[in-house]
Amino acid sequence: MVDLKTLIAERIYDESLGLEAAEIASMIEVPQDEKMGDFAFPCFRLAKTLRKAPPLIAAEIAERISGEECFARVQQVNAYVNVFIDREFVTGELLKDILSEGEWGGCNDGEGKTVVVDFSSPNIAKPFHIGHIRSTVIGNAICNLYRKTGYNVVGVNHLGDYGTQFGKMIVAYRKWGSEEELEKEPIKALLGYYTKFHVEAEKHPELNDEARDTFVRLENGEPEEYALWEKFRELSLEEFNRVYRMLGITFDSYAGESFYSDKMPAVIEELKDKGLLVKSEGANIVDLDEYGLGAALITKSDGSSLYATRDIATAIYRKNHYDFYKNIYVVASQQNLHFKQWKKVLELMGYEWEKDCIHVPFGLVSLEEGTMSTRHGRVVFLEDVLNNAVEKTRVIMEEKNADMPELDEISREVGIGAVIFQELSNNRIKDYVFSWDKVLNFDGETGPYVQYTHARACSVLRKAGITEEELGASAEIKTEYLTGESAYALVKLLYQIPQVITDAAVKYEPSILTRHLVDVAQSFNKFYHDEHILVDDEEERTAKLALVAASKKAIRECLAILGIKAPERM
RNA sequence: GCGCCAGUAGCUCAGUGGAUAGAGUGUUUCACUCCGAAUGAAAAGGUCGUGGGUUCGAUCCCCACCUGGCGCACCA
Repeated sequence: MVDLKTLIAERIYDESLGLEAAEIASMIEVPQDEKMGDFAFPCFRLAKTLRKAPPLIAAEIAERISGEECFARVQQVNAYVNVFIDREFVTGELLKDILSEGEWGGCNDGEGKTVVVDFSSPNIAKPFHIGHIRSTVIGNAICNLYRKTGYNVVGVNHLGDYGTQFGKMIVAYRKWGSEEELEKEPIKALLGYYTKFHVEAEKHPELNDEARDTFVRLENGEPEEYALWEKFRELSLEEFNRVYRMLGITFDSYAGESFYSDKMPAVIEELKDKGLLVKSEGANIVDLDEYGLGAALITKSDGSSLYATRDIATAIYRKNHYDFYKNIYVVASQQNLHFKQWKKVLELMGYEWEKDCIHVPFGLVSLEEGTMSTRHGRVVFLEDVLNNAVEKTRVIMEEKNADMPELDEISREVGIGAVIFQELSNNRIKDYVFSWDKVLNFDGETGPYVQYTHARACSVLRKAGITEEELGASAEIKTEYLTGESAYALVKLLYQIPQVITDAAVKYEPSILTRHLVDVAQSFNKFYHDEHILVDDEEERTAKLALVAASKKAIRECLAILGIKAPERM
């Protein structure tokens, strides 16, 4: 599809303006009031170079470029050149493009480049709660955005499956655990052992030594400890996978912390060789004071390694293994400092690809009662949220559409879609307070609203007895039937989608797409109300159905990027 | 104390160096004999946290302050 801003900029361009066409394109804006045109070019900045009043400049430009065939009208209002694009031209371009075969909305920016996305990454043996939804769902959407823009994407679940906590867990399991308990509800059981260990260790500090020894045995690969650890990991992963299956999320790699455990000594050696490691209070650090980043702890005073060390090893491994174009970490904003330190250390180590490592932070989820705390019982499990949303959908559907054959499947798609959509609606950096009322609200700017719009479009096509493919193949669409206000407003929003997808990918911000999708749905519903689609005149009906089919396809493809299904009825 | 982030309608949030700052929700109305009412339309609702500065123009950029969140060495 032609980029309309570029097209206009090329027409406006003139040597005397002292601006490149690309600069002009970046200055072109979309007026808030559509009566002011589809695009506007403000001339304030030109006043200095041309030594003329802005309205005068605008008038001259408007005069010069009007009459171009793809412009319906060009007018000067104050300092602006307002351009009205020929509606039939835009509509024709859009329908041709969107209804051709295959996917739509992507581009090939990323051809031959690999993007690694580290997301979800829960700790083994801890419950998967509502706080985990953010990294999981945002990360998945970012993966899809990059796939759509042509990149080869590797989604990594960097499991928290290592550390002294496993020494504690093994000790606790041996003392108070049982196999039946563990098999029945692994996470609950493991969490119980872990909590009990801490209670007991208060009274019997020697337990901590035992745990440390046990972890050392695990690190040395002692068969008994290793087998237990492996079992804990496997059982936990099974539970996580239940949630991932509900969300429809998969990973390309589960290489977690344990995977890098043997790669850390080399990192420590390297830091030593490069003269970056400094002894401080018995520990080894990299001093980042001069950069205002304090000290990065590399090894504890007992010699064992830490988070930062593992992340350095991980980055080096990923560079060598994937030769990434970008290495993205979807991790809470609480870890901003950690990631700044980590990037600085990589830079000091001489790795210029450090600039391709990107921390994508997001805000905190809390509960009305306060911040989440598993130990204090202040926790909402993600699985419960999803199940409740599905259940609520089922109740609504039974009221509205009792005879629906695929009730179960559709309830799942809509209920879970509602939760995902909600999560991807706001800027990821914002903190929010979890609220049942909010996730279970299906009116207004919600996932079910968008899905409903899609189902409605499907319903019209069904009634008309025509498919998307047939409309795509039909020889000619008479775009003159699609020039009404609401039809054209919808066309414009659909036209912007590829650009919106690219923008969302570049900014690592799925909410940009979510918001736009709501606009598309609103615009479609307005079109649906304003105009009768299934009219008798065949040419008019076909043209309108083509726009319906295009909307349907666009909504489906965008929902897919967000990780949400688009049922044909609901 | 220092650093980072946020502050926009009653509530939840978009937005942008430019024309009259927008949605949803809630409130009050209206529209199903009509392609799906999980919908659409209308009304009402604003000191864009405060004060300076830069600019032809600032809600947006810079500085200070206020409020809230997060972080600041042996957890991750």
